[in-house]
Amino acid sequence: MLQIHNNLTKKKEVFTPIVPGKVSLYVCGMTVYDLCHVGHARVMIVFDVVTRYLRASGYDVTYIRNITDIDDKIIARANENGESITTLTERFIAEMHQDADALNVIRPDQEPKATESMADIITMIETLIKKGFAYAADNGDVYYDISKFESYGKLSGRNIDELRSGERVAVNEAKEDPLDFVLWKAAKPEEPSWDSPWGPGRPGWHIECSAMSSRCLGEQFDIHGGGQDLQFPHHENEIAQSEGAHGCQSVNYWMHNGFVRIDDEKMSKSLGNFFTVREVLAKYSAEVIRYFILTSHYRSPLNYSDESLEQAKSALTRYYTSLRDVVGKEAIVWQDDNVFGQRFADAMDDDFNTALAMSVMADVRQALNKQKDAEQASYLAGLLYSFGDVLGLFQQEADAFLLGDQKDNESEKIEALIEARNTARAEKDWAKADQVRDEIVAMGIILEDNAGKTTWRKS
RNA sequence: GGCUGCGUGGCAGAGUGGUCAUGCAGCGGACUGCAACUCCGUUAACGCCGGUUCGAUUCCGACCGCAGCCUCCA
Repeated sequence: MLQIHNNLTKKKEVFTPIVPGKVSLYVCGMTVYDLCHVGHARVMIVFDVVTRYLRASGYDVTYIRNITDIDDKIIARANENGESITTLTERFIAEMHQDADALNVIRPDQEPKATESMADIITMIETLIKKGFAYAADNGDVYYDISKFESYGKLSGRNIDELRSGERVAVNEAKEDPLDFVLWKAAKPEEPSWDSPWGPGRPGWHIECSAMSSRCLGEQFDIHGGGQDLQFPHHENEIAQSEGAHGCQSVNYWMHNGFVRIDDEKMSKSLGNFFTVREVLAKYSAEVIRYFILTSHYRSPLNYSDESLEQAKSALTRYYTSLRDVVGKEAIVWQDDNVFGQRFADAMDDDFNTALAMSVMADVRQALNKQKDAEQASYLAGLLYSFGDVLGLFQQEADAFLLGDQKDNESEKIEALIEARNTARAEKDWAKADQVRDEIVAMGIILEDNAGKTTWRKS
């Protein structure tokens, strides 16, 4: 029985979908003005695994991840670069897809864009005004009046008084209350804009998610995800908008993933302490990054370091080493295995505890290494691949992981050297054999002599 | 300042009122010409101080430390 930590109630709850057998999932995606960093990779991978596991559990999942393609930063960056916002956003959408694909993240069912949702956004703002939750200011802005939404603060656990005490925003004259937030921003000269009943302008950040989630999934849906930093104000405001407009609970389960940190500090654009996915991919394979991210529970902070990535790489190498020698790939359904499969399910059912699930995989790997019977070994390997399908691991051929680029570049040379070494070994010329091996090691290759056969992998 | 969360062995990271996490690394051994791989064995931890309890890393309270949110941020 799947349990999810629901941030709305701050408790682990049994997951019950609105429609039996179906799950509607909305995740806040990227603002596309720059390359994705490791923090973005975490969101993509975490909810990729959530989706994979829900599907493996038999649910028909509709997964929506939006793209924010209009906002202040985008406008600023486009101006800096001297290009149109569309040129900028299209470029970074392509870059994002490239990273997501590299990380083996399954594409969401839909990726709605803010700029393609203007009609829905405007309709929703009109509804909010009509229902008294919002007001148009003299300057063409439209604001949400948070005093009208009684349960404002229920997600982030704040009340309006607390927010006032922590207030440090310069008061915007057009707002009736400094805590009110903008739904529609009147366009300044030269800014990209869309026509609206309040004049040309563009949507505030929060309204797009309310409009797109209800269009794609309905007024009420099962799970809403995103990074922890979106909890306030973004998701709080989303609730105020959606529930104000529709008059019903909008989301049943809120899930927020923890941050990626560097030296115990949040990795973020504003702090400038981030690594892009591109940078990390230059050093480590995508699967190593994915493995690293899944070693911790999704709600915990995750400290990024070379040491951790190296550990992930070593662990993954051991898996592929074990899988490499198994002949054939048996199609196993892990749900049918009532020992390891049950433990795996228990772990994943417990709020997607991937760290615990991976310890089950480690036990399977050890059982596989010990297994002398080929049929049993094949079964265990199949089980490992089956778990891997849920976590998005072991999706490549073992050789592709272990040999990497070397396979294409230098394999002939390596094979020749191995043969030379084995000739020397046959003649018991150990000095020569070791000398050849040193040469191979210098190429970044590690040799393994197994059962009369020498195999190699990159170090 | 307000609110939230966290503090586990060398590192990473789960979990539990009393007996095993797991991974990486280390140590001893088997295997190997030597290594590597693999296997066997093994070391070692629960921030600090009180309380509850027969017993607490696990529950409660104080303290210390760290992080996050309160402003754009995944």
